[in-house]
Formats: sequence, structure tokens, C-alpha cells
Amino acid sequence: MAGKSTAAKHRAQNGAARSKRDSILDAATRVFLDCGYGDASMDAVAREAGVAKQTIYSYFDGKDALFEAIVRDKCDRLLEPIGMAEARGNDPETALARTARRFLDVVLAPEGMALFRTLVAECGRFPNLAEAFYRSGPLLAAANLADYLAELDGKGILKVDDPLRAARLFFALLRGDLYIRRLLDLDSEPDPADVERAVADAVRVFLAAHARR
Amino acid sequence: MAGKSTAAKHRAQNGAARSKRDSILDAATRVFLDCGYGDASMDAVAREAGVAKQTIYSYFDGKDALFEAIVRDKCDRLLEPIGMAEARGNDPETALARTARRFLDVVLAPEGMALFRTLVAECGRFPNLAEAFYRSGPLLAAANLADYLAELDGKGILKVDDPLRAARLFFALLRGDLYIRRLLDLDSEPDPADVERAVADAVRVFLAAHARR
DNA sequence: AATAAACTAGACTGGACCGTCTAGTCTAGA
DNA sequence: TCTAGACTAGACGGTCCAGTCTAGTTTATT
Repeated sequence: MAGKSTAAKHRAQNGAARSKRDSILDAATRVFLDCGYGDASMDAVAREAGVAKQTIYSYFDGKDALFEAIVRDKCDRLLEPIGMAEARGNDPETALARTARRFLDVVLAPEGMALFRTLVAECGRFPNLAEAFYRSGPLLAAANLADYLAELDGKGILKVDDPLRAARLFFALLRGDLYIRRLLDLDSEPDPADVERAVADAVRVFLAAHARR
Repeated sequence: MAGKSTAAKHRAQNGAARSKRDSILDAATRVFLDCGYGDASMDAVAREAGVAKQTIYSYFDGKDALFEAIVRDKCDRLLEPIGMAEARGNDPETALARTARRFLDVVLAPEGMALFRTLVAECGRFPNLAEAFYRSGPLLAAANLADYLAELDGKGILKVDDPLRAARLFFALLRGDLYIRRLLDLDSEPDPADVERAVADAVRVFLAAHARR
């Protein structure tokens, strides 16, 4: 049976070794999101983590596996806030603006951009990662907003025929031109005033399109 | 003076050698947009072009220069239709829908997506290329549409306070969720019905937001 | 203290690839 | 026919890197 690999043994345990595994993950995240998959070297990860290269291979099966691990980790952690359900108690304008701010804060931040850029670059090699990202990010955000929009429609506050499509349109509005420019690294992180303007624009247009007459 | 390089000599002439240079450019475009900069090899380009590797180096100074050449070429050629000015004679709905269709046809097509993906992946290494793309693509499209919107505002047909920002919002609406999914390679090229729906949605929302009351 | 497992530092293998070089072939013009 | 320049096929040097291996050190447990 060829004996369980050390990596497999590590994976099973949750104790003290956990911290070493974490420091590798942290370092790998920095290196991969900084350089991209191709230009990131395992030696660089080892150096950054303050760990021997062999140790990495005792926790992870190889470069691919390490990359997958850090991406899934980042998706879980980073995108978590944009998966939060709506605060139902407010008027639509306030609730939408809050959702919008939370979304932009995450996706326009350096970490969010780096993650997305890396996934776009590697979606050919790791199609399942791209899918996982989409589900735990854009799709989840849209689904949650759609629930809220359906509720507003039911109460007769807004007119929303297809809540999921409307939610997607809202986030599309929100990304606007900023997102493209950030993707191409033409701008650094926008200051709060720019974000606020983008939020206001998106909310205004969205409400105009879904007002009850 | 160290003698003009053969590459320089070639660059100066426009005659028969032109076709060889073009076949290298064509092959390089396929290889680079297919594999990305890092995974594309000069040997692969040579093989694809049916040319000796040395010949490539006699026309281009190296891998970077070849990449720059094919990207600038693609930007010029591919993005040209979305830089076209508006047909002013129609009602706004028709004109917007036409603009929208032209835009989506280009950017959602495999070539458009591949170009954009590659630029996103390499914007750290080639910041000037990202800038050039943005200017000859998204910015030009928005600027042209903005002119048209300003005209509609002047005639009192629509209410558009900031034409450039409105134009950007229009294209953002248009990209919608489709663009994100295409970027991550989750969908293949959308069928015309999907495009038509995206166009209709964007036009409807945009007109609702900018209607005169 | 003894022992096993985890870890380190660094050498090493095998392969990919950029850019150069060599030697020879083909083509066009004098 | 002769010659110069463009081209080809392929070898080659140098570099980088994933993943393995070795030999020695630290840590934890009994």
C-alpha cells in the first residue's frame, strides 16, 4: 500500500503543525498573487515562509496543489463579506448602497484584484478554481441581492421582474469602468470618494430602472 | 557604429519580405493569445509560422518585442470597429442597440477575450500595452458614445449630465455578468440570443435612467 | 536520556527555453 | 556563372526551476 505520504499524515492532523502549514500558505499567497503562477518559484515561497523547500513538499503535493490551496483559501476568506445577506430593515436606497460599498471594498482592494487577475490568467490551467471563485464571489453576491430584490418586489416597493438578472445588472453597474482600469492595473486603489461616487451612480440608475410608476 | 541590425533593415523595407514578417506575426498572435506570454515559446512560434527561429530574430529583437508587436497589431485591428462613430440619424434606442451589439460582438468573441485575458495577465510586465489597449478600446468607445449622448442631451431627447460617465456606465451595463464569466472562461462564446438580451437589458435600463420627465 | 519524527540547508537531476551560432541551401541580380 | 544576402535545420550555452535526495539538526514524546 506504499505507506501514506507525510503530506497526507499532515493533512489529517490539526494540532501544532497547523501553524507551519499556515505560514507556508501565507507566504505562498503573497508570492503567487504577486508574481502569478508561472513566475512564482517554490524557492521563493520557501524563502518567504522561512522554511525549507522540502517542508513545503511535506505539506503539499506540488506547485499545483499549493496554488489550489491558496486560491481556495483566499476565496473563502476574502469573498466572505460579499456573501452576507442583506440588512432587511432599511429603505432600498440605503440597503443597496451598503451592499454596493461592501462589494467594492472587497473587489477593488489590492488582494481582491490580485486574486481575480491571477484567476483570469490561469483559468485555462485551473478551470475548477475559476468556477469556485465565481460561485463564492459574484454568483453568491448576486443571489443574495436577488433575494432582497424579490422581497422588495413582493412588497410593491420596487418593480423587479427577474431578481437574479437585476442583481447581476446592479453589480455590473457597480464595477463600471473602475473595474476594467483596475484589472489592467491602470489605477491604484481608488480613494473613498471615487467609490462613493460609483456607489451613488449605480444606486441611482438602478432605482430609476426599477421604480414603480 | 556597429552596423544596423538585420532586424532594423527589415523593418525599413516594405516589399516582398513583408509577407514573411506577417506570417510570423500571425503565428505569434495565435501562440501568444493561446498560451499566454510565459508559456509561449519562440520555438512554438517558429514551428507555427513554418519558419526558422533565427528568422524571427531577424525581424524582431526578442520575445518581448514580438509580444508587443502582436498586441499592438491586435489592438489596432480588433478594436477598430468599436471606435466607430455613431450613426446619428436614428432614434436613440436603435442607435444605442447598434453600438451595443458592435461592442459585444468584438469583446465577447474569442479573439477579444484572449487579448484582454493576456493583457490582464501581463499588465505588470507590460504596463504600456495595457494602457494602449484601454485607450484604443474601452476609452475610445466611451468617448464616441459620449459625443452622441451630449448631442441627444443638447436636443432635449435625453437627460445626460455627464456624457462620458454615462457612456461608461452604459458599457458597464452591457458587459454585465457575461463578461466576468467569459473572462474566467466559464462560458464559450454566447449565442446571438444571449447577446440580444444583454443589449436589450442595457438599453432599457440606460434609457430609464436618462429619460426626460 | 533515547528515539522517532519533523525540519533545515543545500546539492542535484532533468527538462524547458531564450537567444546565439554554425553550416549549409536557396534565390536574385550582376 | 558568380556572389551576396535571406533563409533553414539544428546544435549549443546559459539560466531557471520543479521536485528529489542527502546529511545533519531540532523537537517532542516516552
